Amino acid sequence: MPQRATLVEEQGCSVRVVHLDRLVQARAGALGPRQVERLGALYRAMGDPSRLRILLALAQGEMCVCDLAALLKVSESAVSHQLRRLRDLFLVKTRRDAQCLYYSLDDHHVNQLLAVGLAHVEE
Amino acid sequence: MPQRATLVEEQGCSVRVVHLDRLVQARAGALGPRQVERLGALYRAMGDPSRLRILLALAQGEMCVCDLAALLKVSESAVSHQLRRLRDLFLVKTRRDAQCLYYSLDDHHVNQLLAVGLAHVEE
DNA sequence: CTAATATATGAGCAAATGTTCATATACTAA
DNA sequence: TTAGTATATGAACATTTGCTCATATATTAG
Repeated sequence: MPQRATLVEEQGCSVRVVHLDRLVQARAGALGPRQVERLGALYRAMGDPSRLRILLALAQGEMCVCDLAALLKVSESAVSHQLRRLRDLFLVKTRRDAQCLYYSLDDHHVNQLLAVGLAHVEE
Repeated sequence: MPQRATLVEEQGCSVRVVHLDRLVQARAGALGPRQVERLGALYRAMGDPSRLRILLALAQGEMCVCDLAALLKVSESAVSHQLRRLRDLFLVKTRRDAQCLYYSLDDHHVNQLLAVGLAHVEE
């Protein structure tokens, strides 16, 4: 097992590599760029404090836009922007009743992500 | 059950609220600001494509800094910066063997977060 | 010890991001 | 239909963020 770096030619440039076998294996098991981008977008969406508080609130039950704005103490416009992003990524879904749009978590994955994240933070 | 918004006084400002009961309930069940910040930082850390690719690679086994740099095709400095953030948030841990620092996922929560996120993205 | 290797860190810059403001759309009551 | 309510959207500005470059620290070989 090599302990010192060797220089490997990569598309014209030479790159330092200590364990070529691990590098090859990691490349073989890597996700495609599109999947990485989607997965990253999912976590980024959950990373903003406002959006996260929205998700945590919806984990307790559906809410409409203006109630969420009151909860977060931000403008309804800001909440609407955030909800759009959450909706585009299938983190939340809507149900309409008259003028009100009721938002709720889209599926159980979102609950799971929140639960596991909380468990990690709380330990 | 009220369907139209009423104006509620909140610290001097009046705020539109449709369902006061849901608002009160959401406030009661909300996390503290510190926990929200920590949880958000966790997801933000996973949201960056470079850091996410690092985590996905480490999910297959430990790797050292320069191999990760070769895998991501970015500078070792950039990887080191990212690893520091991941380490501060207890997403990865290190093991030293001579000059090499081997990084791996810190605990099973990280694997779970990746697995659930992937499941959500792949459906 | 000294030289070399592996990783870490601080400052600064370019790009991404969230909010506000103004305006637009959707639905309802009368 | 018209007025009013609930939500959505686009542009712009201020902040955040990730990378690069230069330098610093840590470990080992000789």
